[in-house]
Amino acid sequence: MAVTRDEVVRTAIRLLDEVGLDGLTLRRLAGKLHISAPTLYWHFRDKRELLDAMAEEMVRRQREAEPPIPEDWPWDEQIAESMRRQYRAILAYRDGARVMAGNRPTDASLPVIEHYLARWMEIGFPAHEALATILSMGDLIVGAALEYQAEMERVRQQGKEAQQEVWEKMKAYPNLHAAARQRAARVAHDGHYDSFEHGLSLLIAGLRQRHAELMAQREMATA
Amino acid sequence: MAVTRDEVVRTAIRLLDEVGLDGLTLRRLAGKLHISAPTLYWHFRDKRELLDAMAEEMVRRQREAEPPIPEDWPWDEQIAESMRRQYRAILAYRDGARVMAGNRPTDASLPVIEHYLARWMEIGFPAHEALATILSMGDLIVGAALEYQAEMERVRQQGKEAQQEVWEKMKAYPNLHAAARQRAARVAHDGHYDSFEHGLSLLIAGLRQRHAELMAQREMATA
DNA sequence: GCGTATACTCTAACAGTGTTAGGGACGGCA
DNA sequence: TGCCGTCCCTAACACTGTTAGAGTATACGC
Repeated sequence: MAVTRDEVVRTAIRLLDEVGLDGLTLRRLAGKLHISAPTLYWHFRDKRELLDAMAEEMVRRQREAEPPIPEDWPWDEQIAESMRRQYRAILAYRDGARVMAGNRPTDASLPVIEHYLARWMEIGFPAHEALATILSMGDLIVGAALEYQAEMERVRQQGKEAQQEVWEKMKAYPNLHAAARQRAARVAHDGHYDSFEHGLSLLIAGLRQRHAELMAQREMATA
Repeated sequence: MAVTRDEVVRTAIRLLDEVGLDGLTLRRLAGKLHISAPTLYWHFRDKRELLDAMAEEMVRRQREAEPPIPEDWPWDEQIAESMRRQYRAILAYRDGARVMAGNRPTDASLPVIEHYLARWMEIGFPAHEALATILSMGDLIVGAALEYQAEMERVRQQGKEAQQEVWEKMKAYPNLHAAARQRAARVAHDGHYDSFEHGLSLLIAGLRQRHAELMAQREMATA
């Protein structure tokens, strides 16, 4: 009969999908649990702490949902796949990006970072550079997800008439208009083409090149 | 004697630096203007609209503060500099990233995008690819700024004792610990080294390589 | 000068938010 | 039996953004 902490987190996540982050109020959540709002303060010190727990649970689910990335893949494909998974994990929940972004760095992510650091150093990246890369990738993921979901919420609220208006404004800028049209055509064709995949490929390309540089340097040193 | 819309925006920005986004309440802002809170609704339909106006004013200031980027620079350096400027523009204000991120795409940014699109297409990028790149760069900038400022706010609130705690936890992960130490040393040395510059260099490197690819393709086609 | 509209401001109030104070009911355990 | 930890409650506080509706002062046409 007693509500457990995990139960709170799970229904909070379910509620998030229904009403969005702005609609996720303690009273509503409590109502769904047949509990009064202040009771939540027995389980969590803060609303922040609840959101942190939600974020942690989200990434935990994603990690256990997918099989581990094969160790024998080329390193760059391993990285790309890992990034894609993080990105998808965020997009899997409504307003997921805003929940994650406000989050303080969770302890659960430390072992994962450690693992990738080891992997990258083994390949030849210096430690601080590997860390900086990991952080940058996180930034791109969060930024892209945030922008994507912000647009989703915008559409959800004001329907499509506002969208039409934006298109109208674009007509004053021929290049932008053309680019947007090409983009829209791709979306219609590939389904869910979005700019994240493009940014990802650029980042990985840059990383590959940096790696080649480092290897050349090492060769010079040993020669 | 009457308060003008611009005046509201300017004092709102000043107030933002003092109290942060969460402290930026309509009553406080009104108080600073010697005005009652509901009066603000004569100038703005929403708080959102006020925040949008603030964001627009921030980028406007940044643009007029710095001289235009020399047209004769290599294209990649032009891009890098332009990104750095956007990044700095956001960091220039407390919680700037959160203000910008919540923002709907401002009309003022369209001509700028148009300009860069033209420039990139001239260099040889297809329109949709140039657009995707611009969007990705925006994502990286927003993500990095968000993370950076979130940490700043964390430090501002809980002082340094929590920071110490994080370091303590890291000791369980040798690679992470080493990487963080190297990073801290760099910060102490270069002043304000942060991961954005690293991500930027990776992105630009990727872009340069993609450009070379495109040029080679074009050469093949004409031959 | 008179009347009227426009620009700007006010007070009072509403519905909703996160959060605290303080206290109850129930179980297991000494 | 008495006590303590767990889980829950009602009442209330100090805020928040926002609306209703009324007021004043300046500018303008007649």
